[in-house]
Amino acid sequence: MSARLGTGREELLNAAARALAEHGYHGMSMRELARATNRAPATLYNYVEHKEDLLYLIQRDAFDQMLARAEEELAGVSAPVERLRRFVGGHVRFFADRQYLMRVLIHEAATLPPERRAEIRERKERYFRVARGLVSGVVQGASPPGEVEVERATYCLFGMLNWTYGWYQPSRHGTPDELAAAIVHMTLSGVQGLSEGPPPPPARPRSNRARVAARPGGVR
Amino acid sequence: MSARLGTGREELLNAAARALAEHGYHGMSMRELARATNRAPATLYNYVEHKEDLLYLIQRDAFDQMLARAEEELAGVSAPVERLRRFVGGHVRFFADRQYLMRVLIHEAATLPPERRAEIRERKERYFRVARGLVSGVVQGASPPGEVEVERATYCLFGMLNWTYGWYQPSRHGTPDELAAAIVHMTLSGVQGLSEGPPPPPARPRSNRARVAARPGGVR
DNA sequence: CGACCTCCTACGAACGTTCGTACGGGTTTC
DNA sequence: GAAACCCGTACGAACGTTCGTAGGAGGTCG
Repeated sequence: MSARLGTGREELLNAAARALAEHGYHGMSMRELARATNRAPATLYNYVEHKEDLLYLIQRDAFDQMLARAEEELAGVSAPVERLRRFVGGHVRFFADRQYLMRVLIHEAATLPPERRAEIRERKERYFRVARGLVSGVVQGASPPGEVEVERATYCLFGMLNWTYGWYQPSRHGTPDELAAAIVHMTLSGVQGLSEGPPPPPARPRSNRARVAARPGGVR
Repeated sequence: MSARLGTGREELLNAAARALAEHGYHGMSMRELARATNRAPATLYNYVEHKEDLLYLIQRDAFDQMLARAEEELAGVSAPVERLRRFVGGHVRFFADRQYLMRVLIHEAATLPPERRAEIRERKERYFRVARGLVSGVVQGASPPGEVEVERATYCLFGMLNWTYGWYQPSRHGTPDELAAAIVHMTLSGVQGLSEGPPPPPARPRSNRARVAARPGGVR
């Protein structure tokens, strides 16, 4: 028999997340999940009471981790742009090797019954508010910036961030840090000056010449 | 009995799209769809051979319509920024009252068996290439812009566009045209000058001075 | 005019399969 | 010896789908 990864419940949740990402909640059967974890179907019920619990726990844990991460990333940082950079970086790195998890969060956001869904949504909104605060601190123009504009811009940011689960491959599109930098750049300045490349370090303003030479870019 | 909407198959596909959006492919049963369309389960098989056909036809028709629309929008327009504007406007307007359809396209992109999936993907890639061409025409900086950067920026654009299915409500976030303008603005210039509001008319090119003055240059 | 044929749409009943899960009891680990 | 883990078996419900049949609209032909 093949070895188990992780221990007990943790391993189960992990395997479940992958199966959920692949087939969706209703497309994943407990039998199949049992096979994938080398157990009999009945055994799964030693870890959870219902199939639904799997989805619930996966989603809850994910948002809790995201919130904790964001807090860490932002601790002690006060410069608005740098705060945005940290947040985006943390988010991208977190999901870079967890695209399956992002997929579950998105595709199964409406699967849980109302009460549990609300519990998840509350966490999600907390996360959203953090991001909105950061975007608000970085918007430029007439002041104060309109609420609607900030809201839209924040959703745009999340669109860029979360859509990555469907396309991003480090081997083709750069490291997670590069991706994060590109999204930050896009958020701040759009496609202007894009091909000068996103700055990897917190960035002292450097010579543009050198960077262009060092980049993989141009026409391959 | 409640009146039927549309005729025969067309009505069925429409109802199916809504049901698919709500429950997902595996979560939607033929029995439920039959109830929703005031028919007996067996009757559905006068319109399609298999449940799968519903999803296939819905996705195929959707992309065909999107491609046709894009072609129309771009016909005879040559200014790069205006072309982007048209494309985005067309996309946003198309999905503004079809959010359920966007959801189906996204959530069930991997549901069909390989052959049919490939058929859909081919159309999707055609659509993507159109967008990439537009983005490429609008990127600023060292020339030529790197392939990877353009690719990433295009995905970012689609992220902003498609993510809307989960949050956009005209009553809260402005008309579809306003949303489209906001996304174009975001794509071109990021959050700079955002709260001046998106320009409702095609927009006189404003004095560059004014824009530069509004830029975040100083903000680290 | 009626007789006949062809489509399209509709239905109830049933088929074989798979679903989530309950139960009772076994084995391993500290 | 408790706690953690595992299993074979069973069950009712729901699944996608098939079958045989029926009503009615439209066309053609005598």
